[in-house]
Amino acid sequence: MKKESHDDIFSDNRPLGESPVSRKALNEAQYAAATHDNGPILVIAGAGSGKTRTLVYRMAHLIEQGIPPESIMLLTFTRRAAQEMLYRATQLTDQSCRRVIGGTFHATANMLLRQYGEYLGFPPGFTIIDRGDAEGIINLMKSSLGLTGKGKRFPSKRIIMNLISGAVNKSRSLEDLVFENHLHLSEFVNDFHSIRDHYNQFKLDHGLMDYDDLLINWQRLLAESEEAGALISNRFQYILVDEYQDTNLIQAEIVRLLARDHDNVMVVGDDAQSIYSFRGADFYNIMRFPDQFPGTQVIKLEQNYRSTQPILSLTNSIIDQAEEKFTKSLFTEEKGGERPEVFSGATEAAEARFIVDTVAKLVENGTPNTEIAVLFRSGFHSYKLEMELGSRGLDFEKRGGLKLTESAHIKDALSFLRVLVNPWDNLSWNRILLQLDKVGPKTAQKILAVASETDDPFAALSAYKPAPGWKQGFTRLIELLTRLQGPGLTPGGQFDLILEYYNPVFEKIYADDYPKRRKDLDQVRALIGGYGDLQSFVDDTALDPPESEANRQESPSEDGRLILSTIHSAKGLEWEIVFVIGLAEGRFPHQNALPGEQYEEERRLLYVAATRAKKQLFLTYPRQIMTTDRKLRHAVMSPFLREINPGLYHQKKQPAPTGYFSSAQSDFGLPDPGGARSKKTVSARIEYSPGMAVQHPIFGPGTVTSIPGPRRVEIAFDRHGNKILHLDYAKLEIID
DNA sequence: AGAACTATGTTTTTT
DNA sequence: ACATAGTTCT
Repeated sequence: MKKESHDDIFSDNRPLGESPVSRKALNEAQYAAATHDNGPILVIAGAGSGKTRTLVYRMAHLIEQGIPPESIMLLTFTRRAAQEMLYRATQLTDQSCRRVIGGTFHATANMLLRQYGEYLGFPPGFTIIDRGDAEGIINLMKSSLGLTGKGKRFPSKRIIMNLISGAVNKSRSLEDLVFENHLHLSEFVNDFHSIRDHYNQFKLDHGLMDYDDLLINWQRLLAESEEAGALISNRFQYILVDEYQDTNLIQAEIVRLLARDHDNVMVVGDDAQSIYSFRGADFYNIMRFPDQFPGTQVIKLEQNYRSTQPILSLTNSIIDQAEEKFTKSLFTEEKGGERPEVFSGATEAAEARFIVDTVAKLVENGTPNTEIAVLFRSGFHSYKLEMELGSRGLDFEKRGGLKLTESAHIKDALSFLRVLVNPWDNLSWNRILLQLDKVGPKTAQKILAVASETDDPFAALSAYKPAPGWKQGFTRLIELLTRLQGPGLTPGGQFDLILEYYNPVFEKIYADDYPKRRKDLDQVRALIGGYGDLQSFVDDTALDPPESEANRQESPSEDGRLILSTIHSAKGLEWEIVFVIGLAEGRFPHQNALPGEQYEEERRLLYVAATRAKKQLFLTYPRQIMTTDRKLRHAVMSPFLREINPGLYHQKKQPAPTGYFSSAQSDFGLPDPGGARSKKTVSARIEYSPGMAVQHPIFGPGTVTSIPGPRRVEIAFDRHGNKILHLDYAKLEIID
């Protein structure tokens, strides 16, 4: 795949394999949306209701009406989704669809800022930083701001990042967020203000732009520059947006500004599938859309074409429990199908074995590998399963989890390319200098303080006088940089020079495991070979980092591979057979999810996972999970499953084997003389009865209403409604 | 003083 | 797999 310019976002050259989709595939409501004349259209569509198909048909319809493809902007959630949609559109019309402009919001922002950025007065030589880089900046600042030290407890980088982007995306003050979600962090508010100010200054000084900046500057371009705003909104006469529930306030504002003169916007979304609020998405954007665009035609798609009735009954039952009442309910005309199956294994290994056995059986009976997917909440939940698949020689593809560019050795190698594009990128310079023996953080800072002040950092670096201890390595580095700037080099050629320099350094730094890491470098080499210009490659790796293939099997089978995926990465996809694993309390919902908004989002996440299934759905959980301190702990069914009427599924339970794992001991794994355990034992002995007043650390005060089972109590909480709690885990206090 | 080494901790989800 | 804190080496 050649990527010569930024306009070429959709360069997907797959041959047309499948037969064209029949136009009769649309129902009346879909057809109305796809062929609606002009003006704003909001399509509220349920899972599996063909919302993407409707959007594709609208695109094809517009082109057929003589609208030039270049004047259509298609905004999607992932680059992959955009490519998929354009591919489908070419089957309906012709190749001209490929001239449609767009992709993800961020990639499109990048493209427009490179073209029109001068209207805002900034030079085109910026580089895009990802989450890892942003954390790197905070690391650098933490020591310079004196925020580290003995006994200084500081919120994790992740929380700082969330606060920085959350404050931006939600257009709400930092204080609001801190006090609502992170009560214990209020003491850090001043430190945090200082970090945020320095963070923004650092980015400005070094030509760096983070994901939020891309959106903010796009919005500024449209709102603050009369000239650029008019040019852009004139250029794009039709705006199509998929997955609108995952947009944040700035993105909604961008859509509004893009269509300021024509209102030709169609957005498609499902409020019940909103799973990205943690990064600022706000599904109320859907509800606000008709106010933003007066005269909006609202179309609901409530018929599901994907799943069988038993699956739909169960998924409807999951979302029915949500506190928020959603705008539609789904039905299907598909009859028959099997009830979903709930399986619990005694251990994680047993859960993994069940999945591998079932997959093997399904494949034997003719289901292709590619029609089976295993979904989970967090990347590491599939480790046991990956081991089991590996030991049986079964090939799989893992999506989500670690990205190729997240490992240190790849960042090292890419740093050289990044400074070529943006010589003021001190973050990358820092990485490069730290690789030198005898050069640590202090020395690197000293060098950079001199170099980054000048107009030509390369020249300043060449002129720098190295200390004898690291002179040799430094001279080698300067040599490399000089050669890299030589004329006529392709990105691939430049990368080869870098590898030649980096290899000895690499083998020294990663002496224990460099052969394993070398595969990643080869993968990057293969990717970069397809690029004609370096800026595009650097942008792409920041905007859409490729997945690492290092843990892939040696011989990929011909007939495609089984998919393992986080639920977030499975968005918008579908398979005949879907397994959702790890549905144990403490794993799903995520154990840090607070009651309220976050808990509800976890529920929608399970809804998204379960609605990916077309024919058969398996929900599994282990009755024993590994805690962070590597101890085994007893686990029970996820509360989301517990709420479902058991008549809606089959239940299979693997009996606990006698001996090692049997009896109460397995509940706690290895004996632990710590205080926490003995407290639990005490609380388990307390007799609860209806009417007792209790206090829970998170849910607050409540009253026991019933005892639904052994070691279970149902409690009506004053602020959080009815909950069933397990006495082994709930830290309940009795109030007299 | 600054680099290098060692022990220990933590790890949601992602454009 | 990495970051951090504390320790030892130069």
